[in-house]
Amino acid sequence: MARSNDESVDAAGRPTMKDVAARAGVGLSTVSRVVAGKGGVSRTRTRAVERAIAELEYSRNDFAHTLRTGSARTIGVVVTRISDPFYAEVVFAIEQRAQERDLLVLVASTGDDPAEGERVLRRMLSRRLDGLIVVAHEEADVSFLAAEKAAGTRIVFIDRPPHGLSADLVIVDNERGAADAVAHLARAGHRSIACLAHTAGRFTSERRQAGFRQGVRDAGLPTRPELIVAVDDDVDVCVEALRELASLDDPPTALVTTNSRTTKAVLKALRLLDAHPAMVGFDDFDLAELMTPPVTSIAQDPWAIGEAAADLLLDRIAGLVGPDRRIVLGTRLVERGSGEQAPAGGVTGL
Amino acid sequence: MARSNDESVDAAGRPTMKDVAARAGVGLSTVSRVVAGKGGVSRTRTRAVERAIAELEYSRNDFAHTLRTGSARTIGVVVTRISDPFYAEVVFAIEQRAQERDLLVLVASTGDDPAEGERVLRRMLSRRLDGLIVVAHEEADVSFLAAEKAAGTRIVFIDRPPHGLSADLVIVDNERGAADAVAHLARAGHRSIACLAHTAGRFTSERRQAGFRQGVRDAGLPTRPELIVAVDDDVDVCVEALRELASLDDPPTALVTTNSRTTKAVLKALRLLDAHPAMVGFDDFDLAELMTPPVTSIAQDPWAIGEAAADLLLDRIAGLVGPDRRIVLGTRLVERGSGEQAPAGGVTGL
DNA sequence: TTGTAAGCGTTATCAT
DNA sequence: ATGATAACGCTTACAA
Repeated sequence: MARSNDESVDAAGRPTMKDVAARAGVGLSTVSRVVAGKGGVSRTRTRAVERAIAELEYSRNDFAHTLRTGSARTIGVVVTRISDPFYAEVVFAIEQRAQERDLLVLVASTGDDPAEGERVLRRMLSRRLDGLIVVAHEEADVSFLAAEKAAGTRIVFIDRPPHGLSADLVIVDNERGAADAVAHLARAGHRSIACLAHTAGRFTSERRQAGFRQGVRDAGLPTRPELIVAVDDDVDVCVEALRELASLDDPPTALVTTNSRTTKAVLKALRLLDAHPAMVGFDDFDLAELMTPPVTSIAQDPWAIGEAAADLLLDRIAGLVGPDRRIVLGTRLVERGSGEQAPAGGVTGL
Repeated sequence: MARSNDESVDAAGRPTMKDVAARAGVGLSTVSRVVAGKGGVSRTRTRAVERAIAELEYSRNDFAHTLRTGSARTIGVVVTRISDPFYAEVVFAIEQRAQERDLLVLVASTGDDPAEGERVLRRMLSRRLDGLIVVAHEEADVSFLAAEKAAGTRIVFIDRPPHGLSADLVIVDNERGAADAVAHLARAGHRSIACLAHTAGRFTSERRQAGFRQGVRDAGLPTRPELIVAVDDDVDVCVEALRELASLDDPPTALVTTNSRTTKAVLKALRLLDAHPAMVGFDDFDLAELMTPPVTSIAQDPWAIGEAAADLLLDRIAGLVGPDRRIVLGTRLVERGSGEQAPAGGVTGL
């Protein structure tokens, strides 16, 4: 396998402003002015420079530009997993917004390890980005970002508030959404409703559980702690949890799940158990309408979240000052069938 | 809304190596050596520098570093839509691979407009990235990248070959995959099989159609052009197409779809028509197993694609020379039920 | 082992 | 309107 360390392949190197200046027979600063489009250059010379640029296929070296101006024209986005459809959509929204302003987006996934998260964040920071949009691990203390914030890096958090730092934040109304789910099921006649809560993100999970409890109270139903159970997105775990729920006195006839990964796992578990309780899932997902029955859900709008975060960040970059902001977006109940089923047997259908 | 252009907020500025050197009472290059971890610095001074770095919360300015060394330690990824689950997974794989080598990833979506695609690409190029992984529009002529390639930017294309440029490429065996789908349905007894082909990506669509035709021949079935119909991911269009297929003499009893977006649209259309033909979809998707019946598919592995592209790019960056490579990944038949149904009525079930 | 100084390609400040 | 020239923060000979 032929390898080479010799630079000859790009020995010619890319043309610089100096090359363009030489070719156009003008001074360096004239080229700079033309490239920056700042005007103040005669038509003749402008044309000469433009020709030289075209002939040499010159394009500005952004690093030198950034080093000089201090603005990287880049924002960073840190999420747990870019392949999660929810975050993929958030990133897409951010990226589109950024491109409108001629900014580029650096993305990084941290996985579930807070330590790795900090490493990723630091790596981004040394890039001197104009701003950062971050989904922080809740176990992670991000107080080390305070210095960066003070030094001028604008940071917006999404999905959950950071620990050890006060900053701009965009989240959804988790309590309200979960309470809506319960209310909806109660309206369909359910009196015994269980909550299957995810474990991956503590903040959202707890808020949604709180909303669930509030919803139960609002519906005038008894508070029954045994009806709230933590599951992760493992199908077997869900099967087990469902079995236990079914074995209760007055077993639930309806379920609320707290995020789409959990919803999907529960759906698979229900199929295994051949059970068909009513259910409402927090966080909508692709193909929910093709489930049997179609899944009713509390939709968050990832695009709107990304957009709000990007707008806030862009405003900050543009110079908006003022206290930290907390933007809370609403959720929307999408009725499709699974939440409108009347109470039947128990949760396992047995 | 208070805005300010005054720089005082970050007037203090970030500490530079000079600041660290001053604080540690050493020379500039000593700091540089410590930061680079190159050794050749006495333990005492190393410690002094490290202390100063900690106290000042210094972090290296990557732009200056890049300007000097020429390596951005960044690769760019250009896809049509980062929110497409397939590309999101590809990007995730690339990003993970990159992070292992301490590289960061710049992503950009081009949307469906080739002109925008070129603008995005140029924006990336001026960043002097170490390399680029690109899903190019097929309508787009990317010959302008040739100069960049010559200048040293390594470029790997994925999913489809570029027009107007020869370069490294990672694709899947589209023909074989589609042929496998047909073979599988033929084994289940189907003699009349239709192909619903996507229109969004010409290359993949045509290759998969070719594979479909080959599969039909291999199965000893008659070639019937009317059984191949182009649809996009609009449900109404799919409904119409299915109706037409149903009205044929000897209507199809099984379907092959050429990508997951089409598969999903067809699934929705079939639900509307209450039809249940056998089907195999090219490109697996989340929740395929929860469809009714579970959808059999020809799985491509987006992670493997991203990994292969990243590895190839990284090898090139590391100095691998040699002719352009074309990596063709296999596909895998995932049997779930929809492809194993025996022939029943026509495609609409009527 | 350590420091000095010369650039990397740009932009900005000055004279001209 | 134009062109020298000095930074920007870093790496890397080259000296010491």
